[in-house]
Amino acid sequence: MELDARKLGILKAIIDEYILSASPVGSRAISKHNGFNLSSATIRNEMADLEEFGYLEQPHTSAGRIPSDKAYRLYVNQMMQKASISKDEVKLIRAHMTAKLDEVETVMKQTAQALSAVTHYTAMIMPPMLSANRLRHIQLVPLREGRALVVVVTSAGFARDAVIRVPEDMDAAELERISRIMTERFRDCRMDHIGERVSQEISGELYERRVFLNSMVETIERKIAPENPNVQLSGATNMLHYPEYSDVNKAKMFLTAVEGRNTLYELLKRASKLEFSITIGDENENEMLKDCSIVTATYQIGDEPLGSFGIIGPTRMHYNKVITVIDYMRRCLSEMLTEEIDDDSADR
Amino acid sequence: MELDARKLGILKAIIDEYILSASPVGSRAISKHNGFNLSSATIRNEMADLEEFGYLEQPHTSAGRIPSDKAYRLYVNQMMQKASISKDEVKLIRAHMTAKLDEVETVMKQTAQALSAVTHYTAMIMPPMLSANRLRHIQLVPLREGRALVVVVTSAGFARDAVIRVPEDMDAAELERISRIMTERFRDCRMDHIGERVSQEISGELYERRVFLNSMVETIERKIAPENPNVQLSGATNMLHYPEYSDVNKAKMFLTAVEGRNTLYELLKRASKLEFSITIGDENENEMLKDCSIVTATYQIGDEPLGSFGIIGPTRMHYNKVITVIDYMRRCLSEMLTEEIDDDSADR
DNA sequence: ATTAGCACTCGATGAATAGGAGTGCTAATA
DNA sequence: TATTAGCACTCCTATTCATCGAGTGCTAAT
Repeated sequence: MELDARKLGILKAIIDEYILSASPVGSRAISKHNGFNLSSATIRNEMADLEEFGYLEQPHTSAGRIPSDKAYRLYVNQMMQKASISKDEVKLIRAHMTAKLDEVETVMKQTAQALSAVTHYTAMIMPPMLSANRLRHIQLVPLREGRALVVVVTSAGFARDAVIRVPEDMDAAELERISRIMTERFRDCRMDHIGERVSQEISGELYERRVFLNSMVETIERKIAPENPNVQLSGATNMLHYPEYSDVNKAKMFLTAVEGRNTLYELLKRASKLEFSITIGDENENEMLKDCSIVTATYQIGDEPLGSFGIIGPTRMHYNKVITVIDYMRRCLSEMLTEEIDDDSADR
Repeated sequence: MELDARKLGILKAIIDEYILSASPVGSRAISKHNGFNLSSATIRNEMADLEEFGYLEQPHTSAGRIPSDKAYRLYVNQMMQKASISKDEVKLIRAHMTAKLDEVETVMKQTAQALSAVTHYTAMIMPPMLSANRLRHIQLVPLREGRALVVVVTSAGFARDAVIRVPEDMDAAELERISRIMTERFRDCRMDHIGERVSQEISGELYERRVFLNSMVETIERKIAPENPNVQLSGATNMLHYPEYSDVNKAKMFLTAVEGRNTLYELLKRASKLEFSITIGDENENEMLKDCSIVTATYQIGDEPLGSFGIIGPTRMHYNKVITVIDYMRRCLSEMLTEEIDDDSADR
């Protein structure tokens, strides 16, 4: 199972070549192109060994070899060299990232666009998950008879709102009073524990309003950590440029998998537990993405991880480039969100 | 240019057949299948005439005929019979439309999904454009040092919010006072005229806060009628099922056109001026959609048109079905939004 | 251990062919 | 005069077959 230096070198050369060309690479190409100073026959022998070890595959007898998922795994773990990010790419990213102060949604969208534009793969991003945030402020704003707007602000500075129904006999003054008491009493409570806390701790003057309070809290929790958060997707059609998807059925399968945003949400939720993750082909849980690779990272404010994002591409992916770009974007995004919240000097 | 009854009948038969089969229809098929009691030779003569008039086209000499865009236009204007909506379809739609009281975004998404699921084409929907709405209420909620949330409620009952920067020396009481004055003074002003009105009419005690007020109003206008509203798209991949798009390049073109949501926004914005519109093939402004047809409708609350939605499909489309479904959805959606706003008795 | 040489495999490419759906035209028919 | 049967013709589609060449595995020589 151990590969000596030469085998590694050959394998790397094959992978590099295949990533560029997308077609099986033969022994001759390797013996020529790189500085190995070995004949094609020797390369062939090595290739046969590499195939036996499971690093290479042959589409058919008289074709060259293509790397297996196992080979890509080895490649990203040990072999590939770091890529750097070019001036042009930075410029391209900056061009997309002209977010306005007040719109997280826009930041999400633009990040996804930048990412897909730079990598030419498909980008996805999950909006901030606020469950781990803490409550900072609740405000009830009367709208009209029987309706109010509830606004919740979290420790990371995000605001969410929802229209709720209120009892007919509840006037503006009482809404204001409830806002004050709730804010006071549940400040710094984790957002996903408010429901519990409220149903335990309602007492005193709030008791007679318990039905209303429970329904309000239920609404808040639903908005804060919705079941179907609005995962942004960008560049799904980029995949159609790659020969892997010149077959319409392959393309259909990929696009279908990706259109049902739930798939992506599941994927990104799982990914949000790790700072960085690379999933190659077969390693994917999702049957329909077994010939894709996925690279994800999490973004955060301060120390709090908020959500994750990443790209999907063919297993034959420019891993090093993608990793560099994603790492850069992760810093960009975290900075941007942090700035938006905390920084008071910079304008827009 | 005038077509007699028989020619019309034959043309209709051809269109109906082509919509089903997607392949050129020959004279024999028409003479057999329908109750014309005419030989294929007669049909052929008529077809030659119809071709001369521009209603039919021939892919090549020895193929059958396919309808031209002009023919489809005639078809939808005069010839097709109304379709009805089946129990199953209603059930399917209902299954998607389980919206929660507080989430317009969700209603949008689900409408799009229902529409694409029922028609098997691509559905799109534009969220409410509130420019024509009138202001009902402005509320500034203090968040923390130097930041506040501005909440705007419109006549149709929609709430929008944004985080804004406020002068350091502005306290909660003043925010409250400004809210009250603004609401009082600009109530019932059209949302897209507020900027103007404010910059003209700031006077008295508000004058010293004019910089702040202008920036606030600017933010409001941006959120109320954003340049890139979040057009929901659903079922783009449905198109890949149709033989029209078995060519990867065609598919790529369609998906690219549709992925840049601006295209769709333009399209829907234009459509929102009409209660109902059908655009066939060549009639499309957009070069990339010249072999698609688009059916749109507007939804509203009471009399105010809020936005529009529709489907995109191949020109060979089940027009009657689509029209029926869209009309049904239009009523559904308008009811749903109206209910969400006005109705107080129904639960969730 | 490496390499030159060679027979072999197998997909890709393209020409040749047959098949068939559909047409337009003509002449016969009601 | 309108309709139709009949027939030659067109042109797409599918299939077959041969050729080509990239690439392999194996063997024997270095």
